Amino acid sequence: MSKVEKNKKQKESSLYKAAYDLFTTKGINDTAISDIIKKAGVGKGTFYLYFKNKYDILDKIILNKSTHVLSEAIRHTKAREFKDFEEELLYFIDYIIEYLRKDKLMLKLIYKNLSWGVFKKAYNDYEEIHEIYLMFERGYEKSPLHNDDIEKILFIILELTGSVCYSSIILNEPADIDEMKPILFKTVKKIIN
Amino acid sequence: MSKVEKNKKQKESSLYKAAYDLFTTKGINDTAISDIIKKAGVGKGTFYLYFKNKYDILDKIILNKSTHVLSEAIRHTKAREFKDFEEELLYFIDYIIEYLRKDKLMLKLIYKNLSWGVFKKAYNDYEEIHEIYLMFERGYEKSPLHNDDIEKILFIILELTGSVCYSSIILNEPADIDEMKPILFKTVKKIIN
Amino acid sequence: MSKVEKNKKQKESSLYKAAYDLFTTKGINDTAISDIIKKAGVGKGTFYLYFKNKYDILDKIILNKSTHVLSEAIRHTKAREFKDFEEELLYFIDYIIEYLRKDKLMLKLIYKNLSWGVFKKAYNDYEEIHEIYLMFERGYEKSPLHNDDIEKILFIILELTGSVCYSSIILNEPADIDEMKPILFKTVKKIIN
Amino acid sequence: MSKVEKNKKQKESSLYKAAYDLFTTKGINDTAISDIIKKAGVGKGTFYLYFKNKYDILDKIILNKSTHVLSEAIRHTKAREFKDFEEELLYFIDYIIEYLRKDKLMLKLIYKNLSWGVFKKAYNDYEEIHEIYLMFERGYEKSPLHNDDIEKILFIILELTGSVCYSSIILNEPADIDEMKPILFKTVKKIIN
DNA sequence: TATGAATGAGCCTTCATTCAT
DNA sequence: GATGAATGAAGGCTCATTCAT
Repeated sequence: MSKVEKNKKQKESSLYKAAYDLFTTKGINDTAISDIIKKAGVGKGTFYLYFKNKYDILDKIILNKSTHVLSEAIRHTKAREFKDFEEELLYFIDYIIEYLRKDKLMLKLIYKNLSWGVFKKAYNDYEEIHEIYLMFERGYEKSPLHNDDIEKILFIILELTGSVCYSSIILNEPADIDEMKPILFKTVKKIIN
Repeated sequence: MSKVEKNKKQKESSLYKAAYDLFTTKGINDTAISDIIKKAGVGKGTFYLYFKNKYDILDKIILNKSTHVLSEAIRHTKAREFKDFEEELLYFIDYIIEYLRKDKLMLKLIYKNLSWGVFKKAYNDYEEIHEIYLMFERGYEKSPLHNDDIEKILFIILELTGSVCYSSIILNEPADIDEMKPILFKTVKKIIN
Repeated sequence: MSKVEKNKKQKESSLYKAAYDLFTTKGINDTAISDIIKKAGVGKGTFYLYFKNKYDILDKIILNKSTHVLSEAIRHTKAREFKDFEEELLYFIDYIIEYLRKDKLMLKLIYKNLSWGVFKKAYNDYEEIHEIYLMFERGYEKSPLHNDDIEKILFIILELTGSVCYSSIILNEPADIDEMKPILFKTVKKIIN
Repeated sequence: MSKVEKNKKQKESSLYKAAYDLFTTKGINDTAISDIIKKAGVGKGTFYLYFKNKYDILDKIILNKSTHVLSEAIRHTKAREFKDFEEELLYFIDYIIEYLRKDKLMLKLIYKNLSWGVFKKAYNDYEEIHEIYLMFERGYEKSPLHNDDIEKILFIILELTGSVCYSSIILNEPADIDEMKPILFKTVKKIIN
């Protein structure tokens, strides 16, 4: 990579970092582009060299971060052995929960802006995400379930996990995450059996 | 009600209506207070006589609308006879789904801004909502489940219903609502059994 | 006084009191008429029955308060015996200083809006103020000074007293009032001798 | 200075000039920022590039103008020879009076907003103002007076000068400045002797 | 007389975007 | 490529004043 290339990458990533920090701490509406460039230490025009507008950089951040959680979760899951699919899935979910609990600000940012569409995009752009599908397919391999239905169940479980995390970790509603976890796990077990 | 009193109610409700229409069609961020008052046909100062700012009226609209869906759903459910709790609950959920499918704009508005906190508030302010709890309590009356856990299951089912509706009705992801319904129903059945 | 008359006086004086409290605590610019009527507990239209606008009530308050300080000072001075004019004048000034020190908020309000014009008006409208002139005339009765010059010296001494009070009591500049008093007294003595 | 730099200075100073003209002719309360930028021929945003708000530019104008009067007065005083301190001080005061008489609008603006605090700031930021102190120190060098007391006397004389100018030049009260001058001079002479 | 709901002019302030350097 | 000064549209909000009751 040439010196110029390196410099460009550096500017871009300092913009990402600054935007992420501001979005999570001040909120999206209250973050102006001028805040971002000030924090990133670059000129105002520079922002527009890399991003179309605030929502452009926001979308990219959300995609990055969401993908990262999921790929970390599947990577750790794959590195272990489990006695069955249920155990494996619960480990996977628990990994996500613990990750989000440790990074509440990120949870707040991605959940309210996350959609299955984003997930689909991640699936196409990042190979690691395929593994999540594969895990489900293996889990259901002896079942007569159609592949499309497997996707729907995956969807339901991820939505449920996300909802519960957001509500319990951020709002403490209807109870904190430690109280919700057993219910969530029991629910997931029922869903896949 | 005096003439003045009637006039006030009229202004307030024309503001509500105008704001709701604009929020659902143009979006929250792109709706200015001046848009609202223009549509409502009142002076700018009048807006601030009734609401603190845009988010004040938004919150009130969301609370109203959400409460309305739920209370309509429970009202219709109570008007019927069912052979068991499962049948009753599925009817209740189906009512919500069909309601939201018919009013996509409202779904879009309330879902992304709805939280269990709003629901709790509705529970305290509107008596109809109590009936939802009562339905669940009756459904679980023979079960050894703790009341707190019943609340959590109710929460999970409502979140799931909301998530599935939003994603399938608005985004058609991962499939349209007609395809998702059977999966959702099967899931709910599993959860309560 | 009829009941109606009494009620009117009461409303007017509650407006005065409310306005004074707000002007002194929040400042003139930051006090709105709606603040005043809220505090006074009267309707908005009522304000306009008694005053033309904010500056109308302000002017009247300043005139009242300034006159009150001066007439109290002269009343107390007249109630005592002094060995000469110098002693009398210093007592008079000291009375004003101590009064203003005890009511900093009032000092702040009247000083920045006081002028010799206000004083002149007070002279015409309130008889007590005449006494201040008389004190000076007596003090200078053996001197060949023209009456007009006496007025100018009175003006100079009052301005000086006001300036020193404002600066030292409110701003602590260039020193606090206890440090400034001896200098002020020495100066006044020099001026009249 | 680069072209950009020069352009910036130009914008800033056109804002200063426009604001000063409006403050002095229309008054502070009746001058809106939009008036200022219209007169200055710059965009609204430009104002906020240079000043925080109306009072920011006002404070800076007052400081500039007050400093200017005083530094002009001391500069002219230093350029002459006097037989003693009294003559020197009266010349200095007279210079200020004549300056203010020629620029009534400025007098109106600065006097009601001037305070010893502003003067202190000017003393720290502008070297010329030190000379005023030095003149007083030289004047009192044979006297046993403490330095702090010298400052207080300087304060008193300046306040008195300001008060008299404002009242007589602007309000013609209690007499016009030509009538007040002899009294003021006599008073100052008494104060320093 | 007293009220207070309604108004809308007009203020301040922000901010995305441009473009000359 | 990088900059940041300049912009002005747009928005939020306040408040003196009116007038029907």
